[in-house]
Amino acid sequence: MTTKAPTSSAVRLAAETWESLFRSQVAVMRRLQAGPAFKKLPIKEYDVLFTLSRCPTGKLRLNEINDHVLLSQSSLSRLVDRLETRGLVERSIAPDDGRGILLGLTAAGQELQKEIGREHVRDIAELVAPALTADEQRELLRLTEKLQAFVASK
Amino acid sequence: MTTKAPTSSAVRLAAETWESLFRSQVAVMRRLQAGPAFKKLPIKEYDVLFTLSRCPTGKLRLNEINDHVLLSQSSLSRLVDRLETRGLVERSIAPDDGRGILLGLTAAGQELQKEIGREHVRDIAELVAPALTADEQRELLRLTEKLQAFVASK
DNA sequence: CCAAAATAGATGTATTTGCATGTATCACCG
DNA sequence: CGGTGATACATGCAAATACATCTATTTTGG
Repeated sequence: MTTKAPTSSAVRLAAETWESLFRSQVAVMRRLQAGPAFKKLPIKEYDVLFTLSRCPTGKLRLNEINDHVLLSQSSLSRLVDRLETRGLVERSIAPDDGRGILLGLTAAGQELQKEIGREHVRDIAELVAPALTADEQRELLRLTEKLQAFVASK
Repeated sequence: MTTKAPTSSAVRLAAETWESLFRSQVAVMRRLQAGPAFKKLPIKEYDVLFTLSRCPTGKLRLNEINDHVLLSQSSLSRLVDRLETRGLVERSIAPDDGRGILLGLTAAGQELQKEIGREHVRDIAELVAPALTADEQRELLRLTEKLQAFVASK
């Protein structure tokens, strides 16, 4: 099979689209991380608590968490050290794989996640809801999910 | 005037939308920065060269650049130090404001930006173009631009 | 079953980042 | 004007991050 060469206009469109997605993320993230909630805990550390809180089993492998954040493996390992030192998460050995580490929230971790989460969600809503109609938000959600799914499958 | 209280479903939609936008950015960025082009220059440093290359006058104030990247003022100052040491950019004093610094690309900086840029754009196209139709990309572009414009105006 | 390769995570170490602060210039107001 | 506060950028220093490497476990191929 031959792979069709992309036209230069198609390449340009993709580049512009990514550029805009990236810049909008920068703009929103800048505002969000300036919120007072993240004086208590840096947003990257909160994100790990959040990810754990969303997980049905309550526990995740470090390498699974690593897929969700833009950090190197060693940086995540140390970030988790900090969370563990503060008593917000607990490491345990994965039952089915002796190399793996399962991470779970402690009661204090759940508490802090919810506390920060409430404020964070408010901030998000203040920033995103007035910018786009509900239909536009649903479409943006759909498109970013589709993009993410494609990238993950590649 | 009374500000309408957002419904909880509206808050939830905004939060989910942002979450998806953010994760898609993480997924794409992870791939892009793993590209071989960014062995030569970290992607954050490339981004500054790119921003300068797009600018009509060829020069930008540091604080303008700072609005486009997710870095503190001091981190950008040091990033520019590194670029300057490598001979890729030049600092000059802003003519209309003695406090300000104008940053411009050197010939070597332009060269390297183009070189990395060609490969980078190819990588973007490979990741984004097959994921979404042209119409979907245009819509994603429109929505992220709208979001960014709102956030910037706030 | 065993040896070799692969994978998960931790750790030493150099680099990058951010916070607090410093210096210089500018803008405003009496 | 003159002085007070604001703005733009740089810098000292502590913290976070990445790269290379290490250990331990699992997987694979003979």
